[in-house]
Amino acid sequence: MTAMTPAPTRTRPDLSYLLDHTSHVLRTRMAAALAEIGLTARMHCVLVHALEAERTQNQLAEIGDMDKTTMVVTVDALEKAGLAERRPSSTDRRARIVAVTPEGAKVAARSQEIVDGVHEEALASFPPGDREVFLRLMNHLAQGHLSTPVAGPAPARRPRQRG
Amino acid sequence: MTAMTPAPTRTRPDLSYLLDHTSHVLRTRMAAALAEIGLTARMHCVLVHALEAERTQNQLAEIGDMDKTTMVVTVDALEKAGLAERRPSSTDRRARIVAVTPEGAKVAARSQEIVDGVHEEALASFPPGDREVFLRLMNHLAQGHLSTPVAGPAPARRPRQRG
DNA sequence: TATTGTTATACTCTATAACTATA
DNA sequence: TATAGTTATAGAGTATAACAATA
Repeated sequence: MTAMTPAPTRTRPDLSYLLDHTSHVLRTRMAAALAEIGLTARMHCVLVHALEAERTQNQLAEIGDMDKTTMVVTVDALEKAGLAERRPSSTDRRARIVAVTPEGAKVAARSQEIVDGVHEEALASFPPGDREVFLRLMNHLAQGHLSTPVAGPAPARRPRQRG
Repeated sequence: MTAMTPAPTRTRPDLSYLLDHTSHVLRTRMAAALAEIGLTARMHCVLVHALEAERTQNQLAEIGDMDKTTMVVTVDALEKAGLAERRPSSTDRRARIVAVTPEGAKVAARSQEIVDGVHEEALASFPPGDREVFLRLMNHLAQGHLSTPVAGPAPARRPRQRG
């Protein structure tokens, strides 16, 4: 499922395995923790950024690096849960502002605690100084050579079947 | 597509973003680099471990943490490319040994160079001492609290439609 | 003409279920 | 009965295409 080898026999350190494995495990922990209050990671992400400022679906999609169609279903879920509402933008009648409800704001505060807690727990085993060092080095990597993905080839798709 | 926030406004360090983003970017680079010699990461993984010892599909699936059905298509791809062959096991007539061809061995050597090179490149920007520190801390994380995924709920599926 | 949000749907990936042949 | 490998296919996730309203 994760695809890169656990590599007991590898000679070089296997960065792919280290990053894939840790990010995968953290993701499962995060999903499980957020599921307890009925959220997905995406819902949390949208909720938090919609709370910071008046933002359209488009803007939130860009921030969270999602497709606009993914944003539609995410906002649908937030609306159905009563955590956010679509409001027409006052400046652009095509656009919809994602407005967080009072209940949504409460849930966002709680979900942020959960997210921080899961991160906390993951880093807890580091001895005092190592934690800061680790985060500093991870940031260096994320902002350096591993900042921008290389684009895969566009998949090429048949035109839609009418129905 | 990656789902966790880039978070310029977040107060706590966002470990989810750091791990998701870096692993995602590294994966795209690895896929692009291996694609140049016609391999996927999975094909490389199977090739390398099949070369180390006589191994069945089942054993290789466990090592690479893949489903056995995923292994079938991976070995199909290796066979079609002339890099490996299925040979009956001498001890268990149900099992198939994945035997790497001479061409497959050459490709495996090359793909291992590619993998190491991509890792090398990613770590290259670290100043001398930091690289070892980083790998040590990543290993600590991967073997510690982020070693085992929590199981999501089983999806529950309809019986197969006969056809 | 271009863009926002929407619906419908195609595609990829992965894993379950069912099957065959062995054990 | 249980297991290795296979086939068929269900389902999740995601992105493209087409469309309606508006810019």
